[in-house]
Amino acid sequence: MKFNPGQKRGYHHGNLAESLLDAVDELASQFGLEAVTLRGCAKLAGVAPSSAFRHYADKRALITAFAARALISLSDYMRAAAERARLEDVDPFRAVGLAYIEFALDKPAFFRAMWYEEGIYSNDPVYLEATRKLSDHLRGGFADTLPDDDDAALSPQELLAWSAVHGLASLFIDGPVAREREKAEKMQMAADMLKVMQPSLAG
Amino acid sequence: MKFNPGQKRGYHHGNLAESLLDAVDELASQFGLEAVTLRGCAKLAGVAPSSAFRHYADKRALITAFAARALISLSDYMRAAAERARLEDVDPFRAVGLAYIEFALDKPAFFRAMWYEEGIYSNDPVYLEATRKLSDHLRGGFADTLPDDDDAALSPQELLAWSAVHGLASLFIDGPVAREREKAEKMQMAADMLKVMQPSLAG
DNA sequence: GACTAATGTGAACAACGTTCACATATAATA
DNA sequence: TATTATATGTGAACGTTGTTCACATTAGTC
Repeated sequence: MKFNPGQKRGYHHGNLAESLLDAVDELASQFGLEAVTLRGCAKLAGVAPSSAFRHYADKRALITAFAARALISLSDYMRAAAERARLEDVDPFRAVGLAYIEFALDKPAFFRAMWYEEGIYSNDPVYLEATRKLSDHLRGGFADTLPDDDDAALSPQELLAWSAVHGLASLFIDGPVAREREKAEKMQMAADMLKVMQPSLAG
Repeated sequence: MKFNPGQKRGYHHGNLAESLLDAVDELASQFGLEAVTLRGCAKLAGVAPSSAFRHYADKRALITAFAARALISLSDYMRAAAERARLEDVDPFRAVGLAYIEFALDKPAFFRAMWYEEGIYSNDPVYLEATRKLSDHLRGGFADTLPDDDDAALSPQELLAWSAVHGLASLFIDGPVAREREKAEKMQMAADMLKVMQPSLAG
């Protein structure tokens, strides 16, 4: 019941914007992103459909906010993996790459929402900021403070790393690769791919 | 006017199944995949909305057929690129990889439909066969006759190659990478990435 | 030319996103 | 506190969508 946190039973909900995001989370996780409906979210939050428009311009804006939230969630997941790797003194790049892929396998609806170009406002500043944060985490620094010349061109090596990891995640959840395999096998395939990629990242 | 090829003005259309696919093509190219509507396709084909259901079980089946068509189109495009490369005696892998990415840039709606897991019947035999064909073309053989043990596991090198190319294509059209860049610049980035990947594919 | 199967139609239905005049609660001001 | 302004939630409506179904029209077959 995180859809009405304060148990506000009165006329006003108190935290509807957040609760609607929680509802998107719930419906997308259970039934897929395509099954997310404004009316369904409103019902989950215990509110009339029209209420949603007080907080989001339209459905697309709601999905955009959800996508931004998902991006930040992935960033956090990757940062945690990187820290763990540094403590255990293992390759942090490998850890971050595997985290990226594991996130997609565990929360496919989140991953799809992040890159749902046709269904979100991909120029929304909050969404854009979230993609920048994610991109920074991928560039090997894993720090929150990086040069602010935003579109700092990615090196070919960085581009290869991101593309390979992103591509494998996509092929796993939306493509024909390893369809019937267990998650553990997929993660093994990912690890093998990362190992093979190593020579290309050295230069 | 390829939506009513034989100019059949009578009660029966004559080639509605194909014409509906042409209509999806047209609408998706012009307005995006999300804007494709059964009613819109029917109107383009000059037919009542309900007529579509004589040829496709539902909208999802229509989109699935379109996705299969797009897959075959990409396969053909890649095969042509490979043949051209062999004639000119340049690296065929590079040519195929670039073709994959160029196709995505030129026909993003087609590319999205191919991997639109939530919006198609990804177990449809026709669709599956099209993915198998595409996968074969990527495995370096570029031949139509390969061992038929379908799910022949991809080697880590093959997986890396497909993932990198697929990932970059996805990041270009649905991600925050090189958003404002011209197509030529993107293709240059792709070429650089492929070159950097070379050492990993040698083994 | 009669019968059957295939194909197209029109009217209906429920669900969806969205709007808008209105109701109610909270905050600010006096 | 009483009044007012603002923020937030409601209910009924609208147009559009996917889908169904009884019916109309055509094509193919003996």
